[in-house]
Amino acid sequence: MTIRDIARESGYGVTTVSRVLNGQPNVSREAREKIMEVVRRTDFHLNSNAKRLKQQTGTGIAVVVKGSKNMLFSAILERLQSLLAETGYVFMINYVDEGADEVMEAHRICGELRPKGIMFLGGNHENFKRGFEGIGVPCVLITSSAKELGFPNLSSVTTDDAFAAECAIDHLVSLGHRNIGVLGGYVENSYPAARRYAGCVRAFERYSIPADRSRVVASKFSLTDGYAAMERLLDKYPDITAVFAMADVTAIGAIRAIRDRGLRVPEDISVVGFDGIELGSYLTPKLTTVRQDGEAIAERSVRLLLDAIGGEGGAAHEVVPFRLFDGESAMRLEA
Amino acid sequence: MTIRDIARESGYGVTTVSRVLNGQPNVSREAREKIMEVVRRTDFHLNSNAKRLKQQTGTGIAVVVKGSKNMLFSAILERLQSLLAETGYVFMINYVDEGADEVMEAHRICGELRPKGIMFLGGNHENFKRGFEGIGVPCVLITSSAKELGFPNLSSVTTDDAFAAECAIDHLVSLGHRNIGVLGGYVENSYPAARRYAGCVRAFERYSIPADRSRVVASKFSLTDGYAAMERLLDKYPDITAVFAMADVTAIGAIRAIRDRGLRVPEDISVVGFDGIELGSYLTPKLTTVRQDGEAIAERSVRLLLDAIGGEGGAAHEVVPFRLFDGESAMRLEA
DNA sequence: CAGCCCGATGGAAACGTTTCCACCGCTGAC
DNA sequence: GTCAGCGGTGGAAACGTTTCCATCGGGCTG
Repeated sequence: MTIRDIARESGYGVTTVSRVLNGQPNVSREAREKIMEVVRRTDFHLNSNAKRLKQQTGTGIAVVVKGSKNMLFSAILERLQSLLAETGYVFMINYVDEGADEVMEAHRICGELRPKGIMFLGGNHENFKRGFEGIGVPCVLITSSAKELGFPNLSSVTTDDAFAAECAIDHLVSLGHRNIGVLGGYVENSYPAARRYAGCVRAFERYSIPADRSRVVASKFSLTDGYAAMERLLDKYPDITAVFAMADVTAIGAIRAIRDRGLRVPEDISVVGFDGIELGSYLTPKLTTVRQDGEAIAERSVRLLLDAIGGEGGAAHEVVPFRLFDGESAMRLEA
Repeated sequence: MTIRDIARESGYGVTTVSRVLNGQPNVSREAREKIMEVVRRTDFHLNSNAKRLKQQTGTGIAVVVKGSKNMLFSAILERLQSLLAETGYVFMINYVDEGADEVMEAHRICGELRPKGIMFLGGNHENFKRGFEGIGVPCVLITSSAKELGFPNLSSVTTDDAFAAECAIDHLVSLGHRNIGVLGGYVENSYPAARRYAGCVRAFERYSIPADRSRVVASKFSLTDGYAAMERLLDKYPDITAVFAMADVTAIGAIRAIRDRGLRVPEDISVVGFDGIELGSYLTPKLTTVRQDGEAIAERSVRLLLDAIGGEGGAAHEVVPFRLFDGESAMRLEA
């Protein structure tokens, strides 16, 4: 079944059929109806491969995801998919391993799939810095700032990670804590981790708390790594009274570790997370956390990418709002 | 840049270039090297649209996901993606709303994207029953049994839901519980929910516990719905001492609801979940649950689909093993 | 030495669209 | 009465592959 069969069947030419199928003008009502009748009767679909070949386009958006253990990402991905589905794009997800180079992966994807655009969700900022040149399609960085990474003509969407982390520390300090551990990401690799770390340092300086680098334990954003990192922190600093974890999953892992040592949350150690996943408020105690707006992140990413694909406007960097969710996992330090 | 340019540049014909690029035999070492050199130098990639047009295939596998709140699905999806990536398939995820008809959606996807195969992860069994005819590509049902739904020539992968649920009830009864509530899925719609319900009934009968249908509260598999369902259950049956939730996320929602009423888990009410998500053992108390093997589910699904695409063997239904994980959320009933 | 097979190679058709261009009749303006 | 403009239409080229078939030496076998 091809467009030519439809043409023959309906008594029109292929051009007219093509026009009808693509909703283009300059077709008589009569032709339109006759052709549509045949199309419906035969359950005909345009061959998208032929269409794309001729139009020289892919029809998809590829998303390269690194760090999928982070539950916030699941929420963002789902929202991305539904937004893109509305616009008719095919949505292709590629998870890459922690060790892999997502930029090289993106190159490969471009060559093979010819997407119209690429989104990077998460990812290693060293890899980013090594460069995007050669990726022939528009890109949007999600959770990394393209501008600060040195790509002024790439779009990106982030939370104000530094400020948000600062607020988390503020919160703990305002509750009387001074011995605060930090479960971070890998500062050298992760843009959000680096920014959040910077925010912590700024806050600590503001309160004249010695910003002891060794109280910052690097960990991937996952349950198991949060657990392991918390154990290390407790080994080194048994005197800490509070912990800021740079991801909720890390916080959840940490809470388990704290309890497995026979300590209580928040009575012995207060915990503040980051992300604001739905799960947090189902836990006991409810997780105190900095809530990012996953919906907004997804929506703006899509808009920026579509703008870039459409050639509208230059690169833009958007910062979505956050807010501190005051749960029960952080409490006032008993004198 | 086309294959013809490469041919001219390297001094060979397009056929030979095509052969080299596709790793086919009957090419001299010399030709292969010369051509590859040009390809690398020019960073040439085959145009996948042209390739697919000619070969009359899509190159992707579409996954239609319904019920994404279920964290087990995230794990399965990720595993699916990495398995398929190894085989060179493009992986396209489509989340559909709870209310949507995933079979119609699959039809649409087929027409537009021409995938080589489709996987259904989750989904409404009434929609399935209405039929798959017309989907021109191989399908695999994940978490629903094609055989039992009346599609003997479709492949599928499930856990033995009925037996697994029976084990969950067994466990509660062995701990002395008799007043057991069930937080289920929608039995009319969900294959796993129906099977798990059947398992519960079987177990109740075995112990001569009146299988009171009203002690089964239907809920979607999500945190919020688990919470709401538990509230209803507690309203109707304040005397229950144990709950079996047909999904871990439901169980987590339920635990929150129980605690919000001032009751304790497991001292006042024991909870058994279903799925065995990683998170479960990070909770306090550790979630007692029936653990499905997400990895195995993904692996077998891929194998079955690839077999079907390759035309090897008929339809098969695979049942993956499960096991009861004895956590801390269910305890012996105090006399 | 004839006949064959085989490895290496290339020319050209085909895949199913989109789109450029040309055509045709008709209306309205000059 | 000519001519531009326009709505409606169709023919055919082009998109970049794959693959069928043909060609051409050369090394066997008998």
